Amino acid sequence: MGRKKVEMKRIEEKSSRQVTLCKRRKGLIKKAKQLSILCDVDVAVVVFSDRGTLYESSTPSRFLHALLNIYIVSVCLYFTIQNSIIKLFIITSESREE
Amino acid sequence: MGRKKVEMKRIEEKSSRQVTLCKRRKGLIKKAKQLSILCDVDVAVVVFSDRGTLYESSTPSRFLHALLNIYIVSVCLYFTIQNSIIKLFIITSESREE
DNA sequence: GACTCTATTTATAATTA
DNA sequence: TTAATTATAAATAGAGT
Repeated sequence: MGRKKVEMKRIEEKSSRQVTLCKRRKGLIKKAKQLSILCDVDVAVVVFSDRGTLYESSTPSRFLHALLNIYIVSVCLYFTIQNSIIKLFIITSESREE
Repeated sequence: MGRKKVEMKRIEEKSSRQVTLCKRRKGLIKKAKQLSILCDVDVAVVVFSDRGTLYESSTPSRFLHALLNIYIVSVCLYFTIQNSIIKLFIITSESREE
């Protein structure tokens, strides 16, 4: 997928790495949403930044409920764990629409 | 990707849904691994079964460390949270090879 | 740096074994 | 069944804005 086959190793150039991170993170979350819809399962995706201070996820309420002992049905929210800012994209049977 | 464009809604036939779940879960974890390698980030993927008793993930040690207060570098392991059996595929900078 | 385009690679739905 | 094949849809690398 792309003009050239890409070698599976760290992209050394910082700006290219950032562009690829944005593109592929978006693609990964899209695929997680599709899997959730087609197969009627909850899916969580978490991507940590290279500095470990931010990550994003598409995640089900069941997962949050189990691990964090809370229950969330909104589509997107922010919170913190151990001084890291967390951005969550929620996919549940309650809030699955695009 | 496939012989026909697939409509974004729950696959009603159980066997087809199961086949698609297996294929797409594998694809999702592959993409998570690639993102982890190319962009030098930790990535977690968790797929819950439709009965909520089993899920799988590719997940970084940092994530487990933050949420579960443990540190894991092995490639695959099982454990439980709240009576659910968890199968984890670990992707970290320490254990990232196929 | 952050969008848009498109040639090309990759993932996968339907099919076949 | 369950696994492999293949035609096609989808993702995306690099280029252009």
